[in-house]
Amino acid sequence: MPKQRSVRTDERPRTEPSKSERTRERILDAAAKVLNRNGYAGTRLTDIAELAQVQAPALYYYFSSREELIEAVVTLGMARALEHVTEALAALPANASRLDRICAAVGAHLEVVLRLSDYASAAIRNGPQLPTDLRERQLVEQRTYGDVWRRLIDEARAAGEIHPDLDPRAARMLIIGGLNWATEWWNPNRGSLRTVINTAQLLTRQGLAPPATD
Amino acid sequence: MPKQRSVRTDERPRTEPSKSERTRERILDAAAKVLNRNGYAGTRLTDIAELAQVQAPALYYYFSSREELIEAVVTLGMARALEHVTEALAALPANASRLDRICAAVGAHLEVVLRLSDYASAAIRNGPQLPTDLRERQLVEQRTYGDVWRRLIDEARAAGEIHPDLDPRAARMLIIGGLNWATEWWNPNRGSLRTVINTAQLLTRQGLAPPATD
DNA sequence: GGCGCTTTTTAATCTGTGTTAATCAGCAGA
DNA sequence: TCTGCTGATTAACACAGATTAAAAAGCGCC
Repeated sequence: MPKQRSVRTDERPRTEPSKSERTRERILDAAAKVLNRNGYAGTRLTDIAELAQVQAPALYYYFSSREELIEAVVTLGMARALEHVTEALAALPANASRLDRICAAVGAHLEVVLRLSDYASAAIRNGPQLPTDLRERQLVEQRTYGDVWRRLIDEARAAGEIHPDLDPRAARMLIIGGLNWATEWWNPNRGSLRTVINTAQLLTRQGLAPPATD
Repeated sequence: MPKQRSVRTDERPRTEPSKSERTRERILDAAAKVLNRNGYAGTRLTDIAELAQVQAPALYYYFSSREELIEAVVTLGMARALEHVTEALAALPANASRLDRICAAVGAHLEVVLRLSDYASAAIRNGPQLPTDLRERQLVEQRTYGDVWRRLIDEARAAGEIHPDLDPRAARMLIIGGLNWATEWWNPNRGSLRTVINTAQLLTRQGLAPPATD
């Protein structure tokens, strides 16, 4: 089937993935891991192949070039992050405050970056290192994701739930940056994900809050 | 003089830097810039050379290998960050609160990362991508730097100036991470450094603060 | 039990880049 | 002017890693 497009037919996965599809996934998973650890330029086909337990040229059966493989990882990563955060927001009760919504996004972002997907962190962290053409396409997706956050902040601000002295853009990027950076230091053995999420949410909630109106 | 060691003689810079020293600096500056933009594996000698306006083999007059050059950048970077933050803390009035001290560190970190030195951001951001031997030496310096922050947080916590529900390590890393990430998005044309620093400081101060004792 | 399709491998090629060797330009001092 | 040092250059080498070519291995199917 491959060699050109993995045509996303609309069927649910009623049939479990074929062997070929599983290999393809193994390769993507491996690529995401390597990309995460070594950065764009440091991502070697041979490393990916080894992790995926195939020979390097086998990658070319599924992807037409190194760059296409990496792009697939990045695209999937951005999509997963967006999806997970969106779902978390949708799951919120209707009466959640604006700050509640932001905290939910904080938690979801950390989850996807730390636990759910190497793809997401690979995509987010390597953005600036990508070659320009790839970078541009990634930026489009990143902006879509950023828009979700922008809106969260804007609405909260409009509702008076955010300290007026905070620059919205700077605050947003500082928060997201802190979350992104977590992949650098978080180690499941040294502290639970819950701890990190709780701390991040408290930090965010208090950090953004307006002065007590008294 | 070079070819082995740039023996740090103890003299103050009473004599302005020789031509050789200036070339060496140009090379280091270029390396820091490239390292910043392209990551460890993406840092090519040819790019550095071009930026520094020399031919690639000229680098070998000053450094014995690519790795040694990069290590020099990383080491300098960590040192500068530590130095700048330490100075900022030392300049604080004696009656500054613990939170004041933390905010000063936040400001100083942002300054060094965003304005003062490509070295610092190169060093901090590329840590995880470095080859293991280099990485280990960098980690030592990074821990020294981290200790400064750890102590700031611990003391503040002991003084009751930090919310007890926050995990100290997570909070520290989230904050520092947010600052580090700023190099990815901050653009001097789009907003002043002051704005970013103010926002970061307010975010931090409020984020860490304990619940109103009432 | 050989035929044609998919999937994967082995062997070979090509390119980019770190590094070395050999050489050159400038310049200070004798 | 010759000599020797410093700071660089050009040419050449070596090797790693992406890509391609050709062949092999599975494997369903008649």
